[in-house]
Amino acid sequence: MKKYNPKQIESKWQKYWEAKKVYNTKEAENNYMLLTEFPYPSGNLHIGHWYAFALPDILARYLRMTGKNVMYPIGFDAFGLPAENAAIKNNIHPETWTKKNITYMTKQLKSMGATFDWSREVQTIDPDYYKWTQWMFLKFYEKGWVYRAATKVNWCPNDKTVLANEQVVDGRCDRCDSEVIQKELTQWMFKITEFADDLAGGLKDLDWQETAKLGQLNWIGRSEGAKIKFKLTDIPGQKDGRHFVDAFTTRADTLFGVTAVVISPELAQKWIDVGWRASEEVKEYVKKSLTKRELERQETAEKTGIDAGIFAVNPINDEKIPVWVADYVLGHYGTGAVMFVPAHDQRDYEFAKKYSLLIKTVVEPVAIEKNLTNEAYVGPGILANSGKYNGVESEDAKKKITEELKLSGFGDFQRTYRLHDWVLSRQRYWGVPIPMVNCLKCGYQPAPEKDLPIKLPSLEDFKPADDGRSPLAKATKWLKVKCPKCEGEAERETDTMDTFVDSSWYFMRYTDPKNKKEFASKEKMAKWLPVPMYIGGAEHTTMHLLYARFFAKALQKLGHVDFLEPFIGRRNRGIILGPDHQKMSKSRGNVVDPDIEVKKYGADAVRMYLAFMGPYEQGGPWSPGGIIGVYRFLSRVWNVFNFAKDVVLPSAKNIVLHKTIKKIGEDIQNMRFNTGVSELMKLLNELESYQLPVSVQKTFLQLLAPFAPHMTEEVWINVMKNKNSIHLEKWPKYDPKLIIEEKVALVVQVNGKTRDVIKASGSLSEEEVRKLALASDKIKKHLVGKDVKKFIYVPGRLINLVI
RNA sequence: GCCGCCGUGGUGGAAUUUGGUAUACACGAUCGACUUAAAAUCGAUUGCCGCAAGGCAUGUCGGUUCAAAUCCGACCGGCGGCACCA
Repeated sequence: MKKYNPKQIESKWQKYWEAKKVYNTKEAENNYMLLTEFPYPSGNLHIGHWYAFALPDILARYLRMTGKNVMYPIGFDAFGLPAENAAIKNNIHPETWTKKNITYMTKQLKSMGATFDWSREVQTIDPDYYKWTQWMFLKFYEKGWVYRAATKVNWCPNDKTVLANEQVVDGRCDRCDSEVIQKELTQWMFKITEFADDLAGGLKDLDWQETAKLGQLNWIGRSEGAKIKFKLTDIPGQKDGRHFVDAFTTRADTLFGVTAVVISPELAQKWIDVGWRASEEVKEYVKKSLTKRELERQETAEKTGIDAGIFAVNPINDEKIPVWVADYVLGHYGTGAVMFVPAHDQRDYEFAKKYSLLIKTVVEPVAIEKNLTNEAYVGPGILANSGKYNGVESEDAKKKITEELKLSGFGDFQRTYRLHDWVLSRQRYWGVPIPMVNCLKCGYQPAPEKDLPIKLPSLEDFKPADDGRSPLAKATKWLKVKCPKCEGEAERETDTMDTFVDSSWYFMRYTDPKNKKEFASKEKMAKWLPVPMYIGGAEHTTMHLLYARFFAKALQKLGHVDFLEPFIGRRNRGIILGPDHQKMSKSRGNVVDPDIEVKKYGADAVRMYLAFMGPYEQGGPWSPGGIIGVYRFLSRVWNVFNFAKDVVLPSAKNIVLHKTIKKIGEDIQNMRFNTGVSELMKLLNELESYQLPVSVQKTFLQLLAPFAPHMTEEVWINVMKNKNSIHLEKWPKYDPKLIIEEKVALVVQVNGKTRDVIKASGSLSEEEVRKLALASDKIKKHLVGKDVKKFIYVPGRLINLVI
């Protein structure tokens, strides 16, 4: 008998499955797309990739055995910044670098023995793919869901380039170390906020972890309040310009406590731009605040501001109040202006203390719990100093005051969102070109659909252009194009798309990856979508999942898809930490290389250990010694199943077997792979010393097959001499009758402490059980000289005697 | 600061869904078998105190309950997300 040697069997079966196309999917009756987030081709597979792909593969294999037609797709999210960095560093073209990585990682992925359907592989850098990314952009543009607006970007004055947040280290450029400044740039935006309500409302019925739903809700950040109009007085030099300012508040009930209006530097700048003749000090302050980086503005706890020198009128009581400009008011949230209520808002309170502004209490707490010194009272209460609203409860007052303002035209109910529109432009080379044309006469025009895909030109030099424009500005030949409207001279847009755009619809392409006429046919999508289960990282809870949901909703409104939600089920997996319980990183030297582990123990052991180490949704530390346990288990199985015996299993063991079949199935479905593995180990411990009938050996192998696909296949075909792959077998059925035991173990407690365990039939009456319990010597000992005051009987579980 | 999650042996973890035998399964450790020896393998022991009977243990303190790792409250510690959102 040969020793278990994974090296000798694993690649053999991988080739066999590929040759037989075992995992290539066609549409059938019980279609099930098990989706995982497609990888970025970084160049090397790490243990996290195994966790991300090899574990869901256990579920994929299980579902297939239970009769589902499972598609387990794979692809590459292949545009992005690292390719450009590698290109600049190693003088290699981003495309060459990326494609090389894809080839290598494909090889590595195949070493997992997963059931990927490579025939449906999708790559976002494929022009046949990004043609449709561009097409969707154009469709959204037609609908008015794409627009241009000025936003702030991180700008390196030395490299003359836009930096991503992760390229800014301590306020400095990570390449040249010069100080990063904030620069306004006009960028392409997706109007995702128009879908904010749908995105928030649609979460309700989804089978997602509550934390993920909550994460999205917080990110969308819907907030119900009121918009209140303040008339402005004394604006020198302005006749018909800005006479009003709107402020968003969730506390309309505190309107009588307003002692100022505070506007953001951004709003002040807008006023200056339309002719507000502010004092030099104010202009100076606005200028200074705006050049401060947003981060810096938030990090300094100290609020600063300046009296704008003008006045506003409180619409509820016509009080004249000052207007201030302050940097703690955000330009991009609400209306960029707030009504200043220092008595009932902590930030306003701190500001009032610093600049000696009036504090006016208008809400009294119902019960004073603590002494409020140096802080605002932000809770609900009863209104005071509020004219006719005195005595009204604050929640009620919000409504009544807003309604009064609505009548006079000075306010209305308003909803605001934290969610910003999605800035999709990137000033980068390695991305999907935005299909727009800039004509001097006609302005921006959409590229004609027949020109798609607008292919990314092959550049020699993909550093940003000298004027700071995107690298594509250097592709002079590519750049020149006729205006689709006036036929005059025009230029292509040089920005490329955020890679999150590419990944917002890739799962749809899996259903119809070769389609030349559409991004995917409606019929094929209907067969597979929406995705019943999507497994991925928690880091994608807000951005990727929200963007993909936005795409689905937008495409649905355009009539191209039939579902409102793309992902019915969603589970976030945990993170594999290094043996030192820290995040794996090269600098810590705690990185686990899966290739090395596979060489030592085989792919089956690596898969199974990852499954065994802890709950999938939790992740945890990789312990180098732990995998040996799984390897030993596989070796034991190998030895037990190398010769077949023709005997009968004792019925007690048969009951254990059937219970285990049930439990493992449930564990896999719930992604409790860790307890599933331990059940298999228990079962082996239970059966190992017995002579096993062939049927039991088969069942055991079938239960193990999703976890250890290679080894089970080897035994199945070469030892047990079966003709077809074990992975085409049906999942074993358990006999429900066998699982219900005649006699149950009944725990007998005295005062809640377990004193004995008696075997009894589950159908006994309370009186009969009582007799049994009191007859036990172990129990009698504890009852000497005491009365049983209470007798608790939980049928099938326990008896508790209270004395 | 706000929101969320978590805290169980020397270690990873099980039992939390449904309050009902806490520590399954595995690693490690100790002892033993086999071996010239080692590795591998196999067997035994392994929460703490105790010879035992028994007692004590799920971050800490309190509560609900016949019964709490599980539910509730406060605190301590760790992790993740957001970060002046009016």
